[in-house]
Amino acid sequence: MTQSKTDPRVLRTRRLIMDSFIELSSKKEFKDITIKDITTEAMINRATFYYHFEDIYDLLEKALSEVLLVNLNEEVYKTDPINEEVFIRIFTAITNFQKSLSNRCHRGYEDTIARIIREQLEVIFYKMLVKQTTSEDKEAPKINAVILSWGIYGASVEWKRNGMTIQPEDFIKPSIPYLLSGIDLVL
Amino acid sequence: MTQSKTDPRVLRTRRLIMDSFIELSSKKEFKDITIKDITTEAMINRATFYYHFEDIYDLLEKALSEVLLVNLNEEVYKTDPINEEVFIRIFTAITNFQKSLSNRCHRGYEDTIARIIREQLEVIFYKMLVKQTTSEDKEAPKINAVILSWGIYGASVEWKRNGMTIQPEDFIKPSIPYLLSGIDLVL
DNA sequence: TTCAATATGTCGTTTATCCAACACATTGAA
DNA sequence: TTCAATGTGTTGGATAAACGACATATTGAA
Repeated sequence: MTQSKTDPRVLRTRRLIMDSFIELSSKKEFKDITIKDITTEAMINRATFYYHFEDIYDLLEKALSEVLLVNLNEEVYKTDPINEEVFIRIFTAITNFQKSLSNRCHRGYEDTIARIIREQLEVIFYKMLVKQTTSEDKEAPKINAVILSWGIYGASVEWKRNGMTIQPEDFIKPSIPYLLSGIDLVL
Repeated sequence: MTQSKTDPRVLRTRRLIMDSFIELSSKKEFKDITIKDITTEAMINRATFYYHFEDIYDLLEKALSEVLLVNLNEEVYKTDPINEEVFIRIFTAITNFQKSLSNRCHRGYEDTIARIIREQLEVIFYKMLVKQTTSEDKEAPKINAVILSWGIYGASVEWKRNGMTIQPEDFIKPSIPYLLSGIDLVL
Protein backbone atom coordinates (compact mmCIF):
# COMPACT_ATOMS: atom_id res chain seq x y z
CA MET A 1 0.00 0.00 0.00
CA THR A 2 1.84 3.01 1.35
CA GLN A 3 5.05 1.05 1.86
CA SER A 4 7.70 2.24 -0.58
CA LYS A 5 9.94 -0.80 -0.29
CA THR A 6 11.78 -1.59 2.90
CA ASP A 7 15.54 -1.35 3.02
CA PRO A 8 16.91 -4.86 2.37
CA ARG A 9 19.23 -4.48 5.32
CA VAL A 10 16.21 -4.15 7.55
CA LEU A 11 14.57 -7.26 6.15
CA ARG A 12 17.80 -9.19 6.49
CA THR A 13 18.41 -8.12 10.07
CA ARG A 14 14.84 -8.78 11.21
CA ARG A 15 14.98 -12.22 9.65
CA LEU A 16 18.28 -12.97 11.38
CA ILE A 17 16.86 -11.89 14.73
CA MET A 18 13.56 -13.72 14.37
CA ASP A 19 15.19 -16.92 13.17
CA SER A 20 17.70 -16.84 15.98
CA PHE A 21 14.94 -16.27 18.47
CA ILE A 22 12.90 -19.19 17.17
CA GLU A 23 16.02 -21.33 17.11
CA LEU A 24 16.86 -20.44 20.70
CA SER A 25 13.26 -20.99 21.79
CA SER A 26 13.56 -24.60 20.80
CA LYS A 27 16.60 -24.98 23.05
CA LYS A 28 15.72 -23.13 26.22
CA GLU A 29 12.83 -21.52 27.97
CA PHE A 30 11.75 -18.04 27.10
CA LYS A 31 12.65 -16.65 30.50
CA ASP A 32 16.24 -17.82 30.09
CA ILE A 33 16.78 -16.17 26.72
CA THR A 34 18.68 -12.89 26.90
CA ILE A 35 19.04 -10.22 24.28
CA LYS A 36 22.72 -11.04 24.16
CA ASP A 37 21.91 -14.68 23.36
CA ILE A 38 19.78 -13.61 20.44
CA THR A 39 22.18 -11.07 19.00
CA THR A 40 25.11 -13.44 19.37
CA GLU A 41 23.26 -16.20 17.58
CA ALA A 42 22.17 -13.76 14.89
CA MET A 43 25.66 -12.27 14.65
CA ILE A 44 24.35 -8.72 14.87
CA ASN A 45 25.15 -5.96 17.30
CA ARG A 46 23.07 -5.63 20.42
CA ALA A 47 22.32 -2.00 19.65
CA THR A 48 20.87 -3.09 16.34
CA PHE A 49 18.35 -5.21 18.18
CA TYR A 50 16.98 -2.12 19.89
CA TYR A 51 16.83 -0.36 16.57
CA HIS A 52 14.16 -2.87 15.51
CA PHE A 53 12.46 -3.95 18.71
CA GLU A 54 11.36 -2.26 21.92
CA ASP A 55 12.43 -5.17 24.05
CA ILE A 56 12.23 -8.94 24.13
CA TYR A 57 8.45 -8.93 24.57
CA ASP A 58 8.09 -6.84 21.46
CA LEU A 59 10.15 -9.41 19.63
CA LEU A 60 8.05 -12.23 21.04
CA GLU A 61 4.91 -10.46 19.90
CA LYS A 62 6.15 -9.88 16.38
CA ALA A 63 7.63 -13.35 16.08
CA LEU A 64 4.38 -14.93 17.22
CA SER A 65 2.24 -12.86 14.91
CA GLU A 66 4.49 -13.77 12.03
CA VAL A 67 4.27 -17.45 12.79
CA LEU A 68 0.50 -17.12 12.98
CA LEU A 69 0.29 -15.24 9.71
CA VAL A 70 2.44 -17.79 7.95
CA ASN A 71 0.28 -20.57 9.29
CA LEU A 72 -2.81 -18.74 8.17
CA ASN A 73 -1.56 -18.33 4.63
CA GLU A 74 -1.91 -14.61 4.27
CA GLU A 75 -3.46 -14.44 0.82
CA VAL A 76 -6.43 -16.61 1.66
CA TYR A 77 -7.64 -14.78 4.71
CA LYS A 78 -7.23 -11.45 2.97
CA THR A 79 -9.25 -12.28 -0.11
CA ASP A 80 -11.91 -14.71 1.08
CA PRO A 81 -15.05 -13.76 2.96
CA ILE A 82 -15.53 -15.39 6.33
CA ASN A 83 -16.81 -18.88 5.78
CA GLU A 84 -16.43 -22.36 7.20
CA GLU A 85 -13.06 -22.93 5.62
CA VAL A 86 -11.60 -19.75 7.07
CA PHE A 87 -12.67 -20.69 10.58
CA ILE A 88 -11.20 -24.15 10.24
CA ARG A 89 -7.98 -22.77 8.85
CA ILE A 90 -7.59 -20.25 11.64
CA PHE A 91 -8.46 -22.70 14.36
CA THR A 92 -6.05 -25.26 12.98
CA ALA A 93 -3.29 -22.66 12.84
CA ILE A 94 -3.81 -21.85 16.49
CA THR A 95 -3.93 -25.44 17.65
CA ASN A 96 -0.76 -26.18 15.69
CA PHE A 97 0.76 -23.25 17.44
CA GLN A 98 -0.44 -24.43 20.84
CA LYS A 99 1.10 -27.79 20.17
CA SER A 100 4.48 -26.32 19.25
CA LEU A 101 4.37 -24.15 22.37
CA SER A 102 3.63 -27.05 24.68
CA ASN A 103 6.72 -28.79 23.35
CA ARG A 104 8.89 -25.81 23.98
CA CYS A 105 7.65 -25.27 27.54
CA HIS A 106 7.35 -21.52 27.86
CA ARG A 107 6.27 -21.98 31.45
CA GLY A 108 5.02 -18.86 33.17
CA TYR A 109 4.45 -16.96 29.96
CA GLU A 110 1.22 -18.54 28.82
CA ASP A 111 -0.71 -15.42 29.74
CA THR A 112 1.49 -13.15 27.70
CA ILE A 113 1.40 -15.47 24.75
CA ALA A 114 -2.35 -15.94 25.03
CA ARG A 115 -2.86 -12.20 24.99
CA ILE A 116 -0.70 -11.82 21.91
CA ILE A 117 -2.53 -14.54 20.05
CA ARG A 118 -5.88 -12.99 20.89
CA GLU A 119 -4.71 -9.59 19.78
CA GLN A 120 -3.51 -10.98 16.47
CA LEU A 121 -6.76 -12.86 15.95
CA GLU A 122 -8.65 -9.70 16.72
CA VAL A 123 -6.76 -7.77 14.07
CA ILE A 124 -7.37 -10.48 11.50
CA PHE A 125 -11.07 -10.83 12.27
CA TYR A 126 -11.55 -7.10 12.31
CA LYS A 127 -10.04 -6.71 8.86
CA MET A 128 -12.20 -9.45 7.47
CA LEU A 129 -15.36 -8.15 9.08
CA VAL A 130 -14.84 -4.59 7.93
CA LYS A 131 -14.19 -5.74 4.40
CA GLN A 132 -17.51 -7.51 4.12
CA THR A 133 -19.66 -5.08 6.03
CA THR A 134 -21.78 -2.53 4.19
CA SER A 135 -22.47 -0.29 7.14
CA GLU A 136 -20.32 2.70 8.02
CA ASP A 137 -20.32 1.64 11.65
CA LYS A 138 -16.81 0.60 12.65
CA GLU A 139 -17.66 -0.12 16.27
CA ALA A 140 -19.74 -3.23 15.77
CA PRO A 141 -17.03 -5.06 13.77
CA LYS A 142 -14.51 -4.09 16.42
CA ILE A 143 -16.48 -5.63 19.24
CA ASN A 144 -17.42 -8.65 17.18
CA ALA A 145 -13.73 -9.17 16.40
CA VAL A 146 -12.99 -9.13 20.10
CA ILE A 147 -15.68 -11.67 20.79
CA LEU A 148 -14.55 -13.93 17.97
CA SER A 149 -10.91 -13.77 19.01
CA TRP A 150 -11.65 -14.66 22.62
CA GLY A 151 -14.10 -17.33 21.56
CA ILE A 152 -11.81 -19.04 19.11
CA TYR A 153 -8.85 -18.79 21.42
CA GLY A 154 -10.93 -20.20 24.27
CA ALA A 155 -11.89 -23.11 22.07
CA SER A 156 -8.24 -23.85 21.46
CA VAL A 157 -7.55 -23.81 25.20
CA GLU A 158 -10.36 -26.26 25.72
CA TRP A 159 -8.98 -28.42 22.90
CA LYS A 160 -5.62 -28.39 24.69
CA ARG A 161 -7.26 -29.26 28.03
CA ASN A 162 -8.88 -32.26 26.33
CA GLY A 163 -5.46 -33.67 25.59
CA MET A 164 -4.93 -32.28 22.07
CA THR A 165 -6.03 -35.61 20.64
CA ILE A 166 -9.14 -34.67 18.67
CA GLN A 167 -8.56 -33.38 15.14
CA PRO A 168 -8.82 -29.59 15.39
CA GLU A 169 -11.11 -29.60 12.40
CA ASP A 170 -13.55 -31.99 14.04
CA PHE A 171 -13.33 -30.14 17.31
CA ILE A 172 -14.39 -26.76 15.91
CA LYS A 173 -16.83 -27.91 13.22
CA PRO A 174 -19.91 -28.26 15.47
CA SER A 175 -19.65 -24.61 16.47
CA ILE A 176 -19.18 -23.18 13.03
CA PRO A 177 -22.87 -22.83 12.15
CA TYR A 178 -23.33 -20.76 15.29
CA LEU A 179 -20.28 -18.60 14.55
CA LEU A 180 -21.35 -18.00 10.97
CA SER A 181 -24.96 -17.21 11.79
CA GLY A 182 -23.79 -14.43 14.07
CA ILE A 183 -21.70 -12.98 11.29
CA ASP A 184 -24.55 -13.04 8.83
CA LEU A 185 -26.62 -11.01 11.27
CA VAL A 186 -24.18 -8.15 11.54
CA LEU A 187 -23.83 -7.67 7.82
CA MET B 1 47.99 -11.49 13.59
CA THR B 2 47.68 -7.85 12.60
CA GLN B 3 43.98 -8.15 11.88
CA SER B 4 42.01 -6.33 14.56
CA LYS B 5 38.72 -8.12 13.90
CA THR B 6 36.80 -7.65 10.68
CA ASP B 7 33.51 -5.82 10.74
CA PRO B 8 30.74 -8.43 10.98
CA ARG B 9 28.88 -6.69 8.19
CA VAL B 10 31.80 -7.42 5.90
CA LEU B 11 31.90 -11.08 6.83
CA ARG B 12 28.16 -11.37 6.37
CA THR B 13 28.16 -9.70 2.97
CA ARG B 14 31.12 -11.70 1.66
CA ARG B 15 29.46 -14.90 2.79
CA LEU B 16 26.22 -13.94 1.05
CA ILE B 17 28.06 -13.17 -2.18
CA MET B 18 30.23 -16.28 -2.13
CA ASP B 19 27.34 -18.58 -1.29
CA SER B 20 25.18 -17.08 -4.00
CA PHE B 21 27.98 -17.46 -6.49
CA ILE B 22 28.52 -21.09 -5.61
CA GLU B 23 24.78 -21.67 -5.73
CA LEU B 24 24.53 -20.06 -9.16
CA SER B 25 27.56 -21.99 -10.40
CA SER B 26 25.69 -25.20 -9.88
CA LYS B 27 22.86 -23.94 -12.06
CA LYS B 28 24.54 -22.25 -15.00
CA GLU B 29 27.92 -21.86 -16.61
CA PHE B 30 30.37 -19.33 -15.33
CA LYS B 31 30.26 -17.28 -18.49
CA ASP B 32 26.50 -16.82 -18.15
CA ILE B 33 26.64 -15.55 -14.59
CA THR B 34 26.36 -11.77 -14.30
CA ILE B 35 27.10 -9.55 -11.34
CA LYS B 36 23.43 -8.71 -11.25
CA ASP B 37 22.56 -12.40 -10.94
CA ILE B 38 24.85 -12.75 -7.98
CA THR B 39 23.73 -9.62 -6.17
CA THR B 40 20.08 -10.44 -6.76
CA GLU B 41 20.50 -13.93 -5.38
CA ALA B 42 22.46 -12.55 -2.43
CA MET B 43 19.94 -9.75 -1.92
CA ILE B 44 22.65 -7.14 -1.71
CA ASN B 45 23.19 -4.00 -3.74
CA ARG B 46 25.28 -4.21 -6.88
CA ALA B 47 27.51 -1.38 -5.70
CA THR B 48 28.27 -3.39 -2.57
CA PHE B 49 29.69 -6.14 -4.73
CA TYR B 50 32.30 -3.75 -6.07
CA TYR B 51 33.10 -2.68 -2.54
CA HIS B 52 34.40 -6.21 -1.89
CA PHE B 53 35.57 -7.50 -5.26
CA GLU B 54 37.37 -6.05 -8.25
CA ASP B 55 35.20 -7.90 -10.71
CA ILE B 56 33.75 -11.34 -11.27
CA TYR B 57 37.16 -12.93 -11.80
CA ASP B 58 38.32 -11.62 -8.48
CA LEU B 59 35.30 -13.25 -6.92
CA LEU B 60 36.01 -16.50 -8.74
CA GLU B 61 39.55 -16.46 -7.47
CA LYS B 62 38.61 -15.83 -3.87
CA ALA B 63 35.75 -18.30 -3.95
CA LEU B 64 37.95 -21.02 -5.36
CA SER B 65 40.73 -20.41 -2.88
CA GLU B 66 38.24 -20.57 -0.07
CA VAL B 67 36.80 -23.83 -1.29
CA LEU B 68 40.30 -25.22 -1.54
CA LEU B 69 41.23 -24.04 1.93
CA VAL B 70 38.11 -25.53 3.43
CA ASN B 71 38.79 -28.81 1.69
CA LEU B 72 42.36 -28.76 2.91
CA ASN B 73 41.32 -28.29 6.51
CA GLU B 74 43.30 -25.21 7.35
CA GLU B 75 44.58 -26.19 10.77
CA VAL B 76 46.28 -29.34 9.60
CA TYR B 77 48.31 -27.90 6.79
CA LYS B 78 49.41 -25.01 8.95
CA THR B 79 50.72 -27.05 11.84
CA ASP B 80 52.03 -30.23 10.28
CA PRO B 81 55.31 -30.59 8.45
CA ILE B 82 55.13 -31.85 4.89
CA ASN B 83 54.69 -35.58 4.95
CA GLU B 84 52.84 -38.32 3.13
CA GLU B 85 49.51 -37.50 4.75
CA VAL B 86 49.70 -33.84 3.73
CA PHE B 87 50.34 -34.74 0.10
CA ILE B 88 47.46 -37.16 0.05
CA ARG B 89 45.17 -34.66 1.69
CA ILE B 90 46.04 -31.91 -0.75
CA PHE B 91 45.78 -34.13 -3.78
CA THR B 92 42.44 -35.47 -2.65
CA ALA B 93 41.15 -31.95 -2.12
CA ILE B 94 42.10 -31.02 -5.66
CA THR B 95 40.61 -34.09 -7.25
CA ASN B 96 37.40 -33.56 -5.31
CA PHE B 97 37.39 -30.07 -6.65
CA GLN B 98 38.07 -31.24 -10.20
CA LYS B 99 35.15 -33.62 -9.90
CA SER B 100 32.77 -30.89 -8.76
CA LEU B 101 33.96 -28.66 -11.59
CA SER B 102 33.42 -31.26 -14.25
CA ASN B 103 29.83 -31.61 -13.12
CA ARG B 104 29.27 -27.90 -13.35
CA CYS B 105 30.76 -27.58 -16.81
CA HIS B 106 32.73 -24.36 -16.66
CA ARG B 107 33.59 -24.80 -20.31
CA GLY B 108 36.12 -22.34 -21.63
CA TYR B 109 37.33 -21.26 -18.22
CA GLU B 110 39.46 -24.27 -17.35
CA ASP B 111 42.62 -22.27 -17.92
CA THR B 112 41.61 -19.50 -15.56
CA ILE B 113 40.55 -21.96 -12.93
CA ALA B 114 43.68 -24.04 -13.38
CA ARG B 115 45.83 -20.98 -12.88
CA ILE B 116 43.99 -20.05 -9.74
CA ILE B 117 44.31 -23.50 -8.28
CA ARG B 118 48.04 -23.57 -9.00
CA GLU B 119 48.51 -20.16 -7.44
CA GLN B 120 46.72 -21.25 -4.32
CA LEU B 121 48.74 -24.44 -4.13
CA GLU B 122 51.89 -22.42 -4.54
CA VAL B 123 51.00 -20.19 -1.63
CA ILE B 124 50.23 -23.16 0.56
CA PHE B 125 53.39 -25.06 -0.35
CA TYR B 126 55.51 -21.98 0.08
CA LYS B 127 54.24 -21.39 3.59
CA MET B 128 54.89 -24.97 4.56
CA LEU B 129 58.35 -25.03 3.04
CA VAL B 130 59.44 -21.79 4.63
CA LYS B 131 58.25 -22.94 8.01
CA GLN B 132 60.38 -26.02 7.99
CA THR B 133 63.48 -24.65 6.36
CA THR B 134 66.45 -23.57 8.42
CA SER B 135 68.17 -21.55 5.74
CA GLU B 136 67.64 -17.84 5.28
CA ASP B 137 67.28 -18.34 1.54
CA LYS B 138 63.72 -17.55 0.54
CA GLU B 139 64.23 -18.12 -3.17
CA ALA B 140 64.68 -21.87 -3.13
CA PRO B 141 61.37 -22.52 -1.28
CA LYS B 142 59.64 -20.19 -3.72
CA ILE B 143 60.78 -22.10 -6.77
CA ASN B 144 60.18 -25.43 -5.12
CA ALA B 145 56.65 -24.33 -4.30
CA VAL B 146 56.12 -23.49 -7.95
CA ILE B 147 57.39 -26.88 -9.03
CA LEU B 148 55.27 -28.70 -6.47
CA SER B 149 52.13 -26.78 -7.38
CA TRP B 150 52.49 -27.47 -11.09
CA GLY B 151 53.44 -31.06 -10.42
CA ILE B 152 50.56 -31.83 -8.14
CA TYR B 153 48.10 -30.00 -10.32
CA GLY B 154 49.40 -31.83 -13.37
CA ALA B 155 48.88 -35.11 -11.58
CA SER B 156 45.26 -34.16 -10.96
CA VAL B 157 44.80 -33.37 -14.64
CA GLU B 158 46.20 -36.77 -15.52
CA TRP B 159 43.91 -38.37 -12.96
CA LYS B 160 41.00 -36.60 -14.63
CA ARG B 161 42.17 -37.72 -18.07
CA ASN B 162 42.21 -41.29 -16.83
CA GLY B 163 38.49 -41.09 -16.13
CA MET B 164 38.53 -40.04 -12.48
CA THR B 165 37.97 -43.66 -11.48
CA ILE B 166 41.09 -44.50 -9.50
CA GLN B 167 41.07 -43.52 -5.84
CA PRO B 168 43.03 -40.25 -5.64
CA GLU B 169 44.97 -41.66 -2.72
CA ASP B 170 46.09 -44.69 -4.70
CA PHE B 171 46.84 -42.54 -7.71
CA ILE B 172 49.29 -40.23 -5.96
CA LYS B 173 50.85 -42.67 -3.51
CA PRO B 174 53.49 -44.09 -5.86
CA SER B 175 54.96 -40.64 -6.39
CA ILE B 176 55.06 -39.58 -2.79
CA PRO B 177 58.49 -41.06 -2.00
CA TYR B 178 59.93 -39.05 -4.86
CA LEU B 179 58.16 -35.85 -3.78
CA LEU B 180 59.29 -36.26 -0.19
CA SER B 181 62.89 -37.10 -1.01
CA GLY B 182 63.17 -33.84 -2.88
CA ILE B 183 61.89 -31.94 0.08
CA ASP B 184 64.33 -33.57 2.44
CA LEU B 185 67.16 -32.43 0.20
CA VAL B 186 66.30 -28.77 0.30
CA LEU B 187 66.07 -28.56 4.08
C1' DT C 1 26.04 -2.96 -39.71
C1' DT C 2 22.84 -0.70 -36.59
C1' DC C 3 20.43 -0.01 -32.64
C1' DA C 4 18.15 -1.17 -28.47
C1' DA C 5 18.74 -3.77 -24.49
C1' DT C 6 21.53 -5.30 -21.05
C1' DA C 7 25.91 -5.46 -18.32
C1' DT C 8 29.91 -3.12 -16.18
C1' DG C 9 32.09 -0.08 -13.20
C1' DT C 10 32.00 4.49 -10.56
C1' DC C 11 30.30 8.24 -7.60
C1' DG C 12 27.81 11.10 -3.96
C1' DT C 13 24.39 10.92 -0.72
C1' DT C 14 21.53 8.66 2.67
C1' DT C 15 20.68 5.17 5.98
C1' DA C 16 21.40 0.91 8.78
C1' DT C 17 24.63 -1.35 11.44
C1' DC C 18 28.64 -1.50 14.43
C1' DC C 19 31.04 -0.33 18.53
C1' DA C 20 32.45 1.38 22.89
C1' DA C 21 30.87 3.52 26.67
C1' DC C 22 27.44 4.70 29.93
C1' DA C 23 23.83 4.51 33.84
C1' DC C 24 20.85 1.60 35.86
C1' DA C 25 18.37 -2.88 37.17
C1' DT C 26 18.55 -7.73 38.44
C1' DT C 27 20.63 -11.70 40.19
C1' DG C 28 23.02 -14.79 43.11
C1' DA C 29 26.63 -16.14 46.12
C1' DA C 30 29.46 -14.82 50.26
C1' DT D 1 22.71 -7.52 53.55
C1' DT D 2 26.52 -6.63 50.38
C1' DC D 3 28.88 -6.72 46.37
C1' DA D 4 30.44 -8.53 42.04
C1' DA D 5 28.69 -10.22 37.87
C1' DT D 6 25.50 -10.05 34.45
C1' DG D 7 21.61 -8.08 31.81
C1' DT D 8 19.00 -3.92 30.05
C1' DG D 9 18.40 0.04 27.47
C1' DT D 10 20.55 4.42 25.43
C1' DT D 11 23.80 7.46 23.13
C1' DG D 12 27.28 9.50 19.63
C1' DG D 13 30.55 8.82 16.31
C1' DA D 14 32.49 5.72 12.65
C1' DT D 15 31.69 2.83 8.75
C1' DA D 16 29.47 -0.53 5.55
C1' DA D 17 25.57 -1.01 2.65
C1' DA D 18 21.77 0.88 -0.15
C1' DC D 19 20.26 3.67 -3.83
C1' DG D 20 19.87 6.29 -8.00
C1' DA D 21 22.29 8.19 -11.57
C1' DC D 22 25.79 8.20 -14.80
C1' DA D 23 29.15 7.01 -18.66
C1' DT D 24 30.74 3.34 -21.10
C1' DA D 25 31.03 -1.47 -22.92
C1' DT D 26 28.96 -5.75 -24.61
C1' DT D 27 25.51 -8.32 -26.65
C1' DG D 28 22.24 -9.96 -29.85
C1' DA D 29 18.54 -9.54 -33.05
C1' DA D 30 16.72 -6.88 -37.14
